[in-house]
Amino acid sequence: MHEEAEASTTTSVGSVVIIDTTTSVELPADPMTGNPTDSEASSQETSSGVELLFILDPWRIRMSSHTMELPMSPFNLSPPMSGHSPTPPNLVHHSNSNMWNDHHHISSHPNSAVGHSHHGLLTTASHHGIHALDHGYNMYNSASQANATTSGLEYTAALGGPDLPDTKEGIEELCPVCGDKVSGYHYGLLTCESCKGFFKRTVQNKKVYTCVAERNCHIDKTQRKRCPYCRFQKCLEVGMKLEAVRADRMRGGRNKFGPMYKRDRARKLQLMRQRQLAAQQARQGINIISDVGPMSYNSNSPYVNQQGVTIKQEIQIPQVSSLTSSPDSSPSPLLGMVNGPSGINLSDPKIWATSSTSPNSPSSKAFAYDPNHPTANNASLVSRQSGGDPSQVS
DNA sequence: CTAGCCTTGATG
DNA sequence: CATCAAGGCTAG
Ligand SMILES: [Zn+2]
Ligand SMILES: [Zn+2]
Repeated sequence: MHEEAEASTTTSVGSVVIIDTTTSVELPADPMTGNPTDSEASSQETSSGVELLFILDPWRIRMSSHTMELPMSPFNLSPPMSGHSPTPPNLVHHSNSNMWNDHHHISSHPNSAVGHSHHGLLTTASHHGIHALDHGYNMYNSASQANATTSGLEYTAALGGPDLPDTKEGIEELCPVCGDKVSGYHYGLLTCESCKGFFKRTVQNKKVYTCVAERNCHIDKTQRKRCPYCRFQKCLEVGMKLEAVRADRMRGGRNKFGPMYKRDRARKLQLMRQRQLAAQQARQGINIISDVGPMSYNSNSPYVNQQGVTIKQEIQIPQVSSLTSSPDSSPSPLLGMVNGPSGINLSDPKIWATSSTSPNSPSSKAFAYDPNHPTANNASLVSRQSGGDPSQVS
């Protein structure tokens, strides 16, 4: 009865694994080698050279020292080359028509058995014992794409700090990844076209990148091309969702993020309006409260006027309840917010769990990403790019 | 490989 | 029928 329940199928492919090889991470100090242009880089935590690589190669996932393969990962299931295959995984090349409908057939894999068993939802995987030590991509079908953590969505909003000039309505037009102009919601959040394409290509083709520096490269509109690794990392950090990438490449339609986007937009708009209104009133001197309430407003950041005054009246309008409060009866409207650059929280693992509960969305296949909370602070966290193969994406 | 533009297609 | 995000295409 509700629109939310959809049924479609997607294939899954790829997996990113991040292993924390704290112990064995001693790079020769390559860290700075090629960082001519980037001057900053070092001098931060990381210190010892922790290596951070993303492993997108499903077939190679097993390389992780943890030895834990992702149960939900189709690739894992398929033992094409139990060891290492020199060829990059080109999966899903064939253009499958739209079989994603409601049938359980998900055959979009090259050789993997992914299609034959709907096995697993991410959730299931969690139960299986995936400790999220590694980040894995899983492809979901276009149907149920797990609940998003909204992390990305909030990211932009979170940017609004105490005195950031983001108060203008046009501020959020910047891509959280590279700062370019936003073209719309892409894979969970507002990003620019280029980052959208980059993310798509990376996930679909399971590209593996390597950072020659410290994995801290600043991603800028002009430098985003220099380090795809860091770019992708940032994509994930800001909240772009792998699950939004369809393994079956089905076009059009809408995934489960549709409603979310809408909500996010409404919320933002409303927030913006309120803020504007508040500012207006503040100017008029109608209602200004110098004291800031602790949590008077939503969990959102209390908007402070440029003068440093917080407006309370209009803000507390109950009208927002529709948006602020969970419309769908969910206890938590906003899941995790992404912290700023300082500490970035990746999506929550539990998100999958929720979605898995879906009664009707058996075969969900899309790219999934299992974050282990690899905070930037965690220097011990290391992710490796799959590939043991030298076939890097130069 | 990058990124702008185009096509698709479920949603409302 | 309008929307608009996801994929496709392809010049550069
Ligand atoms: Zn961007
Ligand atoms: Zn880098």
